[in-house]
Amino acid sequence: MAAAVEAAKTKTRGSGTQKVYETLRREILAMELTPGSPLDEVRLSERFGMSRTPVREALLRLASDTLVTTLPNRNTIVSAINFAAMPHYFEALTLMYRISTRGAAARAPHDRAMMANIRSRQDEFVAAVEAQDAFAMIEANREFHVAIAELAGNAYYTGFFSRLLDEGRRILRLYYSTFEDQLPRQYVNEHEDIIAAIEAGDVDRADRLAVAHAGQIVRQIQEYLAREADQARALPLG
Amino acid sequence: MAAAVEAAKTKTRGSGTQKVYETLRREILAMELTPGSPLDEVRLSERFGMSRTPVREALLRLASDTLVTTLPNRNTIVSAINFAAMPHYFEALTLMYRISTRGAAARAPHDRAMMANIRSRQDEFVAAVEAQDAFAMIEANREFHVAIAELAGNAYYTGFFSRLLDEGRRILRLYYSTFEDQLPRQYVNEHEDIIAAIEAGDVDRADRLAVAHAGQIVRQIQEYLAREADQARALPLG
DNA sequence: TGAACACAAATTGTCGACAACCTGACGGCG
DNA sequence: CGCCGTCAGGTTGTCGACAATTTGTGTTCA
Repeated sequence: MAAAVEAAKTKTRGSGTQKVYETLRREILAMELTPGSPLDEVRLSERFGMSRTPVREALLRLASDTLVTTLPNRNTIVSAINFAAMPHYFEALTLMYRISTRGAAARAPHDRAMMANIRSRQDEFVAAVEAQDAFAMIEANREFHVAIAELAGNAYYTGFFSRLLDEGRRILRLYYSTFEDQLPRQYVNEHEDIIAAIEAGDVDRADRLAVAHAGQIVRQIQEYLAREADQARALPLG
Repeated sequence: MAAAVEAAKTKTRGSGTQKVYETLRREILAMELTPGSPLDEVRLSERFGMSRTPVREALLRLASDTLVTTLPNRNTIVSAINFAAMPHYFEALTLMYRISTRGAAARAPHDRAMMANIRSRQDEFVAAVEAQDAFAMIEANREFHVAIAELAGNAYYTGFFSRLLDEGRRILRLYYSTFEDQLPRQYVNEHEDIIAAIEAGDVDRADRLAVAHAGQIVRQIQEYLAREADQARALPLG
């Protein structure tokens, strides 16, 4: 493992923390850093070619995102995925799908400008699906739904929804890594339907589509988890 | 203003950041530090009798709570209260009142233990009301509703709700500081009704009470804001 | 008089070093 | 053989100092 210095020459003043934060965040969400992995401050500072201070600040920000867990006076580790809380997660996610989609449909007639943003996010999503790039697809999916929430216009909802979608990215990463075929084309169509409902300002239809979309995702992931559990039970021990 | 060293002799290792964080957080929420006040790292470090490092970490945590805003390469200030976003705030708050109260009513029959927690929070709320202690009352109100959310059992909702209630504490502080009489006895009764509905496991009634309770608070604060605006308009200029 | 430039003061971002604390291994004792 | 205390290694929490950047002031010139 080549622990080389990754830092570029461009070291503008406030960007040390930012760089570490964004890099680690991406690696955690992409599951390159598996849950439980220790994050050593001095090793990270060596890797990024900077002092421990900006590394520490980045870890603090990640901790407030609940992406890492700091054991006091010990090391900090990548947070575990809480499978027990999964039903609660899906419940909250479904609610925010509904809230944001409803809100967007209600505001769409008064704010056509942001529709373009949603459209381009959807285009990115389609491109990622066709490229079979799981990470890009998950990211584009997040941006798509955040764009809808932003059209809805309630910053409190948008912030909460963003956090939820980020937390879910690790689960989705597990899920999508199992089959690399063209399955999620279904989601593309559902996204298109949602866009149409929002554009038409049809709140009720947008709501129904959001429920269906969330239910679809939840069901697929739960089936995936059930398969995993079956495999674990069938594991020959010794 | 005696900027004396407040730190006690007890300096257990990890408690420097914690102390600064909790103290500043309390002072911000109590509006002792008014929005826009500059928070100078070296002045804070002198006040708390410690280095700039733990102060910095406390400010970072406060920033992730959106209680302070850091201007890059400049100082950090106490975040402004976003009056423009107030309707959105009330909308989110109402939703979380409903979600948590419904969830608590649904789970109450299966988990009687946590009802005692809610009860004692309500007792603290009553005590604060009778003592006419606005700060204690606001804090007890927050704990009361968080306890309900904890009974509901969805940690994602509880976290979001807690953040909302904290953000609202500053507005409530403004609101309650205008009349120091026995007004909020009404809220005591509404809390009692909510407890009864939860205890009875009556989800629909709990929901209706939550809507009414939220509507009550929202209306009172909006009336207060309207009065403020009138005063501002009636201000003789020069 | 007013505007642009340069400089000084103050504040933050970063660094390297030290001290406190936890973990695990080793050895002594029952 | 097992348990407990001691000690060494390593990691974090804190410190003081330096460098980069911004802000405000003063000076000069048109």
